[in-house]
Amino acid sequence: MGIKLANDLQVEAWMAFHAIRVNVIPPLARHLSEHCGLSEAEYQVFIGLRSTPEMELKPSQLAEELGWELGRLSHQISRMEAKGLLMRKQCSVDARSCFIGMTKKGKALIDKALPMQLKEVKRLFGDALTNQQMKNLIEISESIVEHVSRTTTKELTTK
Amino acid sequence: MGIKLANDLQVEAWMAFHAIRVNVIPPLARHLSEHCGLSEAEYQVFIGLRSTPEMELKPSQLAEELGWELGRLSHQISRMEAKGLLMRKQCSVDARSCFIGMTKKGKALIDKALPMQLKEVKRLFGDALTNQQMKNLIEISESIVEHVSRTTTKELTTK
DNA sequence: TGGAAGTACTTGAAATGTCAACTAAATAGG
DNA sequence: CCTATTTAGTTGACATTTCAAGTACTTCCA
Repeated sequence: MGIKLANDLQVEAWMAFHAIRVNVIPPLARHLSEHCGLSEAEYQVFIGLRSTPEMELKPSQLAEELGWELGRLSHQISRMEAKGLLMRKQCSVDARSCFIGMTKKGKALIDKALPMQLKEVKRLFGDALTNQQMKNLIEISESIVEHVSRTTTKELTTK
Repeated sequence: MGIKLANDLQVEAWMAFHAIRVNVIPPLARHLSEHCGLSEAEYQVFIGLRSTPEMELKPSQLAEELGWELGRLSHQISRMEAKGLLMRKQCSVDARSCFIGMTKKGKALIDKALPMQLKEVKRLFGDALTNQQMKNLIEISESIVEHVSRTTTKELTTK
């Protein structure tokens, strides 16, 4: 009863990961909204769009990039479109789809917010770690992403 | 424009952390709800309560433990109370507060769900990592948690 | 001891997220 | 081709989360 979940390195590692989340994500989100007037969701959408050279993506691509469901993204896009941050452009190749692009206003906002947020990420997260630790974390992440995609692909193939 | 956020180890490490989140959290949440009938939030509340020997906490303690705001927790408790998973007990020392405890039903549910979820955590997350990587991650987490709490405390003291 | 200030939690309304239809377009197979 | 199925995205109803008051108790201190 209580206290220790398990005395197991795998579970301890998971709890360690969880502890980072709990300590870092909420203050970062607070910083973002207080200093940049952006919600976490809005910020992520912008970052997702920036990850491509044209700064435009189809909803399905963007959803994949963010790990979101399409429905959620669609609502989010509509809200951001209503605020004048994003726009939907028609796609000539596939009329069911569209491209999401930033408006001038949206671009200006993320261009201001990004460096501020990166500074805060460094202050809160990066400055805590040695170069070696950061390299370790990157390696860990690669292992996990690879493992998950392999596992998931196998499942889909197997069924 | 686009593609690379920065060529900076600190930012790369942050993106690595983010990539773990995006790859692991959604499938784990899906597993939880499909196999145990619990939402992520409900599960976290139970885990939080289990972290103490008495399996009871005041809302403020639980909120702190989970990194949640009190308002959110209060709503969540009410919903879980309505489902018969939790109960509020009055606190004789401080009448503004209360203790959150699990009902028999709630306890049974988390006792069943926890090992299932841990198995999935291992499958998806733990199995991806070597022992050394897990130790590294634990060390990284400790550094960050310590750094954040130091930073945050300083802010509060300074103002 | 009594009221001013602070604390612990709850509440209601608005914003956001989830889920299951639904629409419209693309593709596949006879 | 033409209809049946699949795919891409949107929508609306409902659930959850956030945020700003609101309530009730405690603590402080004159």
